[in-house]
Amino acid sequence: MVGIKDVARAAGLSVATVSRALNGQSAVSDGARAKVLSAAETLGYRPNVVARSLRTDRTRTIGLVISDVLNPYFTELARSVEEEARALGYSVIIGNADERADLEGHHVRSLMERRIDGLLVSPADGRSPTTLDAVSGPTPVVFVDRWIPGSDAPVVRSEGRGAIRDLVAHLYGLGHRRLAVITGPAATTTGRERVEAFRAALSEFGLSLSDSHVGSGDFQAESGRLATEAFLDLPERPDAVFANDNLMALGALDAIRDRGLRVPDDIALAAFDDIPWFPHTAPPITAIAQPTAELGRVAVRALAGLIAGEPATSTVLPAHLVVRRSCGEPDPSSPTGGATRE
Amino acid sequence: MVGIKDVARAAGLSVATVSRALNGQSAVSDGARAKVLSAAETLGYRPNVVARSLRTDRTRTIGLVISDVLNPYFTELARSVEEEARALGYSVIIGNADERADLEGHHVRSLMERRIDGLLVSPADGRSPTTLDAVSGPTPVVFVDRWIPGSDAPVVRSEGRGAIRDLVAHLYGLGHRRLAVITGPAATTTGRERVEAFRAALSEFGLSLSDSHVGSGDFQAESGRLATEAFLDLPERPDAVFANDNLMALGALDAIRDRGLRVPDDIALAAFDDIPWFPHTAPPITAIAQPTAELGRVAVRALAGLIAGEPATSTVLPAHLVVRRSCGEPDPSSPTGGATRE
DNA sequence: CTGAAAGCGCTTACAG
DNA sequence: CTGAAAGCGCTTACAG
Repeated sequence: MVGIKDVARAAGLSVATVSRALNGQSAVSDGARAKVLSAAETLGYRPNVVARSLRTDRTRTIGLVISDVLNPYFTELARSVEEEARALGYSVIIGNADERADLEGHHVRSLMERRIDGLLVSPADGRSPTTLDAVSGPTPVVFVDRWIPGSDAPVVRSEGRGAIRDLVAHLYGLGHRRLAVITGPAATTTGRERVEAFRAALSEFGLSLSDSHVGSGDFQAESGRLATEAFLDLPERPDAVFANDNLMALGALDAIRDRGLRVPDDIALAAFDDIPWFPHTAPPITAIAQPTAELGRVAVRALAGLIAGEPATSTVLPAHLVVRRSCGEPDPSSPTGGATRE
Repeated sequence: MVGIKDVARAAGLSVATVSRALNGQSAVSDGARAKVLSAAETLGYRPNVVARSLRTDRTRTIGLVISDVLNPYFTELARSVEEEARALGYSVIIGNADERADLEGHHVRSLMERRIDGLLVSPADGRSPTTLDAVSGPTPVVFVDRWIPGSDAPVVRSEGRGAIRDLVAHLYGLGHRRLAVITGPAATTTGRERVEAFRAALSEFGLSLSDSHVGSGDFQAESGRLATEAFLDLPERPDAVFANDNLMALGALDAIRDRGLRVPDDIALAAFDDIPWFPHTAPPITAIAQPTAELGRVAVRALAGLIAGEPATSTVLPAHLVVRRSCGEPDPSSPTGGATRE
């Protein structure tokens, strides 16, 4: 591999001058700069960033630990994070926790050993000791989407309460009274909040949530399937189920189809998180959409600020209800009325 | 940050012994080892891998440059790559090219500067000079899914020819004669191969592919929508369209719905790449499935082998047709007959 | 088994 | 504006 010494030799200058010319910070004569640039070019010199990082104690890299890459929500988040980070001169390394606390710990630890400049994390488990250690350590940390209550890192997230209330009003207006929910893990903030907001909205409408109508999932598809099967086995099956993320809605769809049942005729379905496929499922799924890409951008900016020594800023962005046809909504039946089949 | 010197001081030993005890390679007395381990534990020592990498000239990291993170196919590939790499003691850094040659170049370059031990790449553009440079350089490279003909890195990919022939036979059997295709970029191997295989299969059945029935896409959703709109504007619209990836099928679905048309009644649709949502779209989509996770695992093993100095091995795994209902297949109509709506 | 020392490839005060 | 030198935190021959 060609190193800075080779460039210095070729340019007939010292490595110090080569370094300065290449980094463009300090003053270098035009002649020297030209010689360095051309030598670097012809030799195909690529700086060794590991050496640079060791020396400067900065890696210009941020870590992003997400709970599940297979979840389109996180995938979109990751994309916008990388985009914004790149614009700000940072690289991002993604760790996929796969909703497992141990894997989350593995990735956070590994990123810390890499001496990332800052960490963006959406904790798979609010009690992960490694993540807690990271938060209390010297490396700046910002929570995205999910966070750990009590820790003092800023959090950038979306507030679903209003949209969940809108959803309950919507279901109520459609005549549904026996509502059920498939939750995420109680160890996550989003897991807890979405049920709580649902329960609160229900009581506003004089409805209550019986224990048998609360299926506990883990934000992954299989758990949505299992919870839905349990609902369908109930003597009085629910009118409508609210899956607290898109993957569990997929699992619910699997379970309902396997029973030969139909949405919304036999059971209504709504989901938290909107994804590009929801307009095309049978039927199109009513969902709560988060401003996902914006969340990613804001989180990166907050982290970059922290790295630069600015004060921490938390942000809460609103989510909103997107009404489609999976809750028994009237058929638009317009001449160009979409992919409806009845 | 606590460094190896701090541990050495606390343990009353030299940094050399601490290093040896921690890495468990060379012989260290049990007493010394115990002292080191406990000192490291109480101090919360985490090795600085950037220093280690600079010294050992190995990062135990591989790069993975994929063409589009928003594509569930690549997302699944990335997941299996990370899993297998982790099992082998490697970390992986993902770069998302977003189907752009310039971004692909950016990520490949950035990964090289990070001195990754090896690179897995699915080129967004077969002519990217940076990627070509990487292949001819000293860092081991393995192509996954897409590759660059003529370069001598091993390739791990799936062979769709047989499945595409099966698909054409299937469409033919269903009575479709005017077949159309939405291709990926001609600059990618998969982009070219899938049309070519389709065209070859067509001629086997005495059919031909008119130019107006070839929509050129870029593997992203919007291009699928545009190509489909053009098909629908044709005086004689095609009976069936074969979208060469799942995202372009999504775009096709958007276009068809916006016209108030229905699949498969008005036009049949099939896709390359199968994803978990396809069983649930309206109607469920007939698709060609790749052994995606297996591809990822095999690619990582090939790369790890290369890094270890073993000879290069290429692998081709078969894809297969998954028949559902989007091509006008007869309704199963069984009592448990799925989410059918008619 | 253990330690002193060199060195990985850079950047950056410090002199000049 | 330029260069010689120190040093970032590790690992690893080399002696002992």
